[in-house]
Amino acid sequence: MGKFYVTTPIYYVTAKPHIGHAYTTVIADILARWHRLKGEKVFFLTGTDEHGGKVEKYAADAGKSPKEFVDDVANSYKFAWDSLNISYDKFIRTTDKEHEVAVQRFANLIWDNGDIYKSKYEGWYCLPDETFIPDSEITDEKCPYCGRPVQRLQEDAFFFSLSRYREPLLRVFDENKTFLMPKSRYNEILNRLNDELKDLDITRKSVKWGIQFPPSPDHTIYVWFDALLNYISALGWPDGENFKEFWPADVHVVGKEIAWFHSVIWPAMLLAGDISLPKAVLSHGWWTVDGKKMSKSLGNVVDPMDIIKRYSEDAFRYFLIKEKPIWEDGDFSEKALVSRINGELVADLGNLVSRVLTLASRYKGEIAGDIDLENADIDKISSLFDSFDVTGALEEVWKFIRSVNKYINDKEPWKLEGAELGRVLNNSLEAIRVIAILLEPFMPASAVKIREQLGVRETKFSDIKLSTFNGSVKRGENLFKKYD
RNA sequence: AGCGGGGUAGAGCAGCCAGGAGUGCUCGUUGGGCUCAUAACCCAAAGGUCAAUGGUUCAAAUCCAUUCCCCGCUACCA
Repeated sequence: MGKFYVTTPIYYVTAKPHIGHAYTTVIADILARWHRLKGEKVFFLTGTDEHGGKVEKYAADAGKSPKEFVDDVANSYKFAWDSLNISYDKFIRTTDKEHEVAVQRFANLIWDNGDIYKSKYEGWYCLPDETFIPDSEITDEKCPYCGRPVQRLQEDAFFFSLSRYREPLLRVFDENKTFLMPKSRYNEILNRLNDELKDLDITRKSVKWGIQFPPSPDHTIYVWFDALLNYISALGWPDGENFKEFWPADVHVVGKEIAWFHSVIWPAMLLAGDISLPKAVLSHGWWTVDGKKMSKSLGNVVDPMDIIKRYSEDAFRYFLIKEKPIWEDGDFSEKALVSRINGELVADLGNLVSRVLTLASRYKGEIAGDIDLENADIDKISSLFDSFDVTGALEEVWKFIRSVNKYINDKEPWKLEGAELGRVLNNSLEAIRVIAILLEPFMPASAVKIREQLGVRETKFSDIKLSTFNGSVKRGENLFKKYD
């Protein structure tokens, strides 16, 4: 029996959950559920990234202590993931004691290995806010938070010798062509890797809300260095049972903007600590909203909770996966969401279940007979999942749903009776049973509803085969509601 | 500026790497079938100078060159 370890990034607590977080998490959830369906041992990790100067600042603005602030935000993520039916096995927070201990242990380890050295960090500093601001956020030498002028300052800092790992990383990219997906992103990162690699400052003297850097306790550890280690600290590195069983990760699901951290910095850290590398980094595209980039200033940030409330968690999950290939960018709009609900969830799937269950509930004879409906292409779906193409896999499931609708039209069961009707119903009901299993990773709540109406319980991989129906049909409410 | 992605029927895409009649998918439009079903499902049709120009070739959406337009990334936004 295989194992499967899948992660999302841990989300930075300065933002509430939005469509982007939901997207990454849903992709990881679908992969986790698929592998569980196959009978593998699965560990699915998500969580929150809670340290750093920005968090201090946000907490102060909210009139809270950093701890109160991060507790609140972590809860809002947990609530969102529960609402979206996310089947995570562990929710890690970087303020967890186990995590902090592991990070310090790791820092000590590579310090002892000689991969950390002392130097100077130079950056833009906002005096009133007492914080360094990343270059990328500075415009006109003004602080993005308070708008006051920033100045160039230096402080002592410790550096991770990232540059030392350029050659080994190039070898990783060369030996594993799917180390970073999609291919276009792989090429992009490889290109940058061919240039030069600067060492990375991994401590901040000016930030108090962080993990102490053991070799120099007046420094705290840079949030990214801290955050990336969650993938092993959550498993109890170095001695935990989970670490032995699940590491290396099968896939880190990330957004395209942090592909660099996961395919370069993180592997370099692992190499420095003499820890094996993850097998793959899956870097997905972004959502725009109504054709525009999502941003706080535009006020077009999509709140998953709002969408779930007004539609349903499954409609939202379905849309996120079906609307665009995961590698590409795509656009979210309620118009497109409603169109997919009405045109696909209601018309294809919901209606199929509805028409078959009506026919079946009127029929009193035996439901049995030869299978003359072509099975779903499980091999194709499996191989699509193996290459993490969840959109393609869902499309393949949908092809099967359409083929069943066609089968019913061709067979005209409403004109049949007796054994012949029993046979067509057997094919149709079996098909719906199989569809419920195949949809389990994508729309778990709907899969349960379908099984309830069919009166069956199977969810095993080996049950994805048309056979003889042995449930007891109980026609229920429509699966999906139509919207105007 | 550098790097990357894209421009294919009214809309959104696939096809391009390994050239072979514009092939395909979803939605929309039009016509038909069916009446079990959430006015749903099934079938058919109309609709494209494959961004532009030049080149290679018996043959180019596909390969090469140049140009135009859109978008993204560039190191703490999924």
